[in-house]
Amino acid sequence: PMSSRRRHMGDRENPMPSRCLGIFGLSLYTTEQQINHIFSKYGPVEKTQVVIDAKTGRSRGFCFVYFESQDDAKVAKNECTGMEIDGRRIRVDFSITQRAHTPTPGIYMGKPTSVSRDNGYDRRRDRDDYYYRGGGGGGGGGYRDRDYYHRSYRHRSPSPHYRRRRYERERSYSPRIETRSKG
DNA sequence: GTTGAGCGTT
Repeated sequence: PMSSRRRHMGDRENPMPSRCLGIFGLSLYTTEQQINHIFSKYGPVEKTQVVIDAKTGRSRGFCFVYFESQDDAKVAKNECTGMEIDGRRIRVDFSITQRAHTPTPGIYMGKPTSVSRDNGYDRRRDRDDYYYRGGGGGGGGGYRDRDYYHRSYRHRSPSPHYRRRRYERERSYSPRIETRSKG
């Protein structure tokens, strides 16, 4: 049960109204221009940002649209939720995060609260408070928290659909009858 | 055009 004084704060299921809409479930190939074109019909849009995966350079399948007016954002949210773009059914909600996160440096940036005798290094902080370093070593960005790290695509197992397709491709490997000619 | 679930980099 949620206490009533928290009613106005909003949460993930019921974000509080905002000028910023989060658009989820996008095709990886849907562009900011497309999104902008669609959402501008409901009012002036300040900017549209498709979130790009830093490692792959591809869309992460969601974006944020900043309306100038919160009222326009509200209308757009209602009108666009469930609409299909590039074959994907999109979900539209008020953004819960108000801005882009500041980049995570991959190292602990805070002050130590206690110091161990031997090397000035507190293990409790190592476990709980350090920014989590992305695996794979080598300078790649770190992650703010483990939760995000473990949700990231590197750690997801392939979907059943994808596994089956790979299996079938290898299974049905046959001698080349003909290859599509290159011209 | 690797899928799917998913709230963010410069």
